[in-house]
Amino acid sequence: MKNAVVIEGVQNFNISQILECGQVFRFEKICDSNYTLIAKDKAIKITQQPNSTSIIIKNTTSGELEEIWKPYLDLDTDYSRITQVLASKDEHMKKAVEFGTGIRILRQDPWEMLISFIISQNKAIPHIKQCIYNITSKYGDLIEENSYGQNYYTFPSPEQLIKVSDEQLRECKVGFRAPYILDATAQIIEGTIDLTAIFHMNIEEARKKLMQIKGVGPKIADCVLLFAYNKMEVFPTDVWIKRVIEGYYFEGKDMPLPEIQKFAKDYFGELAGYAQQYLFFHGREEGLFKKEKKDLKK
DNA sequence: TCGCAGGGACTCG
DNA sequence: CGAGTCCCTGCG
Repeated sequence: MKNAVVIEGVQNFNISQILECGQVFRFEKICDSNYTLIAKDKAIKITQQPNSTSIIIKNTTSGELEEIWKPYLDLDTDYSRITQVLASKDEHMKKAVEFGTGIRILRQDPWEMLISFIISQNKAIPHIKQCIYNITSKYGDLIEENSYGQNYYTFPSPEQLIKVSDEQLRECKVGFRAPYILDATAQIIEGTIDLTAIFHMNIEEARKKLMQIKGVGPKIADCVLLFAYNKMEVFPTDVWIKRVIEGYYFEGKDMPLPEIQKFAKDYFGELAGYAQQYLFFHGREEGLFKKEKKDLKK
């Protein structure tokens, strides 16, 4: 029987921040304290009242909570230490950590992350979500119908996607990324890339392996490594985070990407991935550095 | 209205 | 290397 389970006394957990900080695309906001999340071939509802340490998960079991959701939600990681260390770095980090103190980095599926972040390139988040929904609704399996909004579907497996053509992918509005998705799928099916094996690789090996897929560069590889493989020392560097780092630590000067990466590695060390999420979420929600950029163009 | 940027990466020269 | 290009959408 599917039912509701409750988790009590969880610190550093804010479901809104966790889902809205840009690491995950398959969720729906019902209201501030109530979200639908599709993951692990299931659709669950997560409820958390403001400032509450109690979390209610609907449409699951206590068995699934232990086996699936605790690892997925990263509930066994001590975020009080992480937030403390990062907040003590400087005033910028302190603000960013305080702003997103309930963020946790989810442990998502490598295959789904790979395709999702290939789609993400040069797109805004709502558009990314739409493309992913299009693909799941056409080529995934129905999990549950939903009379209020979009139905819930599984993310199609490599075996399901290998049957899909370039043209069919373009109908999902992925545009020029269609051949990238085809290449990723083909390499998984052919076995030239083994997504499970990447769990056991070091960062450099893993990044190299992922980047042998067309359309996967350093940024997308790092996103997959951080959000699926839990390589916490990577620092995915997109235009936003680049702007934030330049503004905070380089007086707004334009810095080459390797310099930013080196700075993050030296300054944040093995917590770089967490730092990236706090900085990204804070920067985006506050609309930081948008004005500065416009001013520069004059 | 239209030009531009959006969690980039590839392809030329 | 640096610049231009890629599909599509929303925003000023």
